[in-house]
Amino acid sequence: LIGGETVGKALKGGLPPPVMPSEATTVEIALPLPVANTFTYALGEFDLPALGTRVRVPFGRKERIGWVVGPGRPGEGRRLRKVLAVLDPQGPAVTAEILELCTWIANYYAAPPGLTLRAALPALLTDVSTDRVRIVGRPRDELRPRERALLDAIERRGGAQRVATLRNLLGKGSIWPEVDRLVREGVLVLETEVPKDARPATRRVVRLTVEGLPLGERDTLFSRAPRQRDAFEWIETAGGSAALADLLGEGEFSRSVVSGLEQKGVAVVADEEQFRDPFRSIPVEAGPALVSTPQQAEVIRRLVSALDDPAPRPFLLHGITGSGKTHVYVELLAAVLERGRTGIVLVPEISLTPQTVGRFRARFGDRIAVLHSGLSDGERYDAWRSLRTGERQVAIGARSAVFAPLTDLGVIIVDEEHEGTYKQSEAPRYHARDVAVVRTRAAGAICVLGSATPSLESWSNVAAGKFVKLELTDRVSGGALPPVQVIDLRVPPPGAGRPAPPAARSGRILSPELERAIETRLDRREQTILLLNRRGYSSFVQCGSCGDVAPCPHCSISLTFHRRLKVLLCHHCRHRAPVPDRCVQCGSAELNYRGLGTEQVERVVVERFTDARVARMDVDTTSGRWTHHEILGRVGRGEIDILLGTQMIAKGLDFPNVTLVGVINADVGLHLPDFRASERTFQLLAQVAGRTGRGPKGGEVIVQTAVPTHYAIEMATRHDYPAFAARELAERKEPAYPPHLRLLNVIVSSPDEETAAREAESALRSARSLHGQGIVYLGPAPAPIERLHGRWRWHFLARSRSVSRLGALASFLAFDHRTVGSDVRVVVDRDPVALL
DNA sequence: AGCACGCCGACT
DNA sequence: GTCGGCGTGCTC
Repeated sequence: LIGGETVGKALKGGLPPPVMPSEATTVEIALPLPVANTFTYALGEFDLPALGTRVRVPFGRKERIGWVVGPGRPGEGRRLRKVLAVLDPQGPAVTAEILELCTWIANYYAAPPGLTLRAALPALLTDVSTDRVRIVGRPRDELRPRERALLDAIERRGGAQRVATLRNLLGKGSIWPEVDRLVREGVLVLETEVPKDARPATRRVVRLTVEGLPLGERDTLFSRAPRQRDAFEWIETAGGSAALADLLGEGEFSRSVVSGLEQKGVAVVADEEQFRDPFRSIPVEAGPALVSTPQQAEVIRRLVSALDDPAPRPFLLHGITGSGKTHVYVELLAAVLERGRTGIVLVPEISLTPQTVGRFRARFGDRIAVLHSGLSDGERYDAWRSLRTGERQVAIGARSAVFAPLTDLGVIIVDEEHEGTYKQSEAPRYHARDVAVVRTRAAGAICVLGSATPSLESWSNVAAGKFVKLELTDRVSGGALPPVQVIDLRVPPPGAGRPAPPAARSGRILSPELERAIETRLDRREQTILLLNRRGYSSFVQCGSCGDVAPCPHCSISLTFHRRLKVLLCHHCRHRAPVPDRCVQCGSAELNYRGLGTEQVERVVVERFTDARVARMDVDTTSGRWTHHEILGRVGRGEIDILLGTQMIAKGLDFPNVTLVGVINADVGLHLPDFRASERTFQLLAQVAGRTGRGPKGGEVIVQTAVPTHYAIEMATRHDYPAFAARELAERKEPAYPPHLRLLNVIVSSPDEETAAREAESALRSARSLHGQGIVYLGPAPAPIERLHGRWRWHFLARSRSVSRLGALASFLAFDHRTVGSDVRVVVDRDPVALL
């Protein structure tokens, strides 16, 4: 896709492009637009830059930044516009390795090449120009209404205004005709601000040039300069260097004191690039186990020896919860760094895994760059550049860290490789785990996919001999996995005089068994984790008389009642509606709150255990950047007795004092219309069960469910992943689903219901007639979530064992298929992780 | 994405 | 005869 066949081949062979740089007069540029093609520009005075170099080019009436992907394709002699500037004097922003990787992604996922490249780089490197207008004169002629409105808007806001802002303000399409006319009339001037080239932020830093100055020398050196001595020791305490601003501000030293230190030759003041890293303030915890168990040592040995293999196969590290996978990662990375190579650690959601990140930071300190979604553009750029220059050699982060610009890559570790968050939900819709496999294969690096509950894809890749399995079957603590007690929500509690109706039992939220277990923990000053994978207070509000349920007006799901906010909230589009006092359909005042959410569980728990310190963790309580750390910090310090939350509490937490895990209702999500529903339920239960029994005190798990005989629940309670995998693989044979074959999910959406249905059918018809060979189609049908964000959604599935045939189909649907009708969108999702 | 062009119905 | 809304196709 990028620059045609020749570029791909040239890259693979590491050969120069087929045209000698000096001869080339045109260049092929990928621009960050949702289009399949690249654009040809004249080079003018410039030599052909290296592939991956950023250039500034005119595009339409704007300037944009694009990437050189090859010499220009011979055109038909049409006039080409000229490259305005070649950026990246210190070398291309996109290395040959990353360019090749992006080419693969763009091809495989049928994604626009420019959007793929943009996804691989920090935003600061892809900014476009902005246009501003300012009033400089009075209009002579009569103004049209829209011109009048434009001038009023500028006057009201004062000064220079961005054209894009003004367009949004006025609504209704482009305002360029008006701007152009007013500029010609001399009423406005137009200023185009060129994209700012990302310059590293610098700050003045004072650094001491001597270390451990003896007391006697100190006395003589500073005998008549007590302030200089104070400043010297202030900087010493700060670790040998300090920001000049801090010294003058917090330290309240004057500039002349600093000059005095410079004069004496004990300190230098210099501009230093500034690295701002919010993870710095998070306390670094030393790892609990510094000595490997024999099992860990064997796994580490096998991984390290694979570093010498020129073409190692990817490893699947199947280690039960608490078996010390992180320790293996840390030791492996240490070995990689020792050999002068570099590494990437991918985690599903970095803000949820502060403990894991802490372990890496404790071991690798300044050699590691933490890529976090909370980073500002500047911080992200700083981190990226530190990796590009080799100043830091390890990147840790979510999905996009797979693009970390490291040279001589030794390893990519994908922690919790089964997690769906590795799939990007917008173009390019790549799966970071699969991209990691591709990147390591090309780089001759090793790939380690770790999980206690591997994806069935990886599991079957082991069976097929594509991956190598390594196992950790013992917990580091020496303890066994915690025993799991299943509470059948359909059966009345033991000791009840007569059988209670099922509702009475499920209506209790906490079974007597779970209540007693929590009580015991409170008595023993131990901690409890309660999981309910559904937030809010109750899932929906149902009329007791006509049965009507209040739906979201934009999506086809029911609104969730949030008690604290006193609103009904759509969990997809965040639509808010007031809580009704009577049914909108029949007017009945008898409204029932059905379905259970974390908020309601919190209320019940707080009322039942009045002395307990309870914290709730879900997206409603953790909107702030660092709220996760704050809540988890309190759990770690023993300030919380009961931690209640959604799936975000199931991952990566390691607190030895947690001796009880209660699952309020294991069935949430089990009955979703998605072929991975069972797999996800098993994973969630297995993961949350693993949060306990990590210390000498042991642990216990209580799972409440209405389907205790379902294999996902049964095998999770037995901690038997291989048995689950075998059963689930059999379940997916007929009808066939991944990993037995590959899937393409095609979603056609439109604000109009009939248009969505008609266009889905028409897309499927073209697909069948042009790509019928070796592909089995299913559908079209309304998507499981039929309406989302005010759009009607229809979808169909294409299933095939042929990677190349599905690729051709994906590319056809994404770029060549024409739709008819208003605002129709076609999304092509290759290897989808969810069909909703 | 963002824009222009051209078609069509509605209003002067 | 003119305006504006919307569908379509191009941007190098």
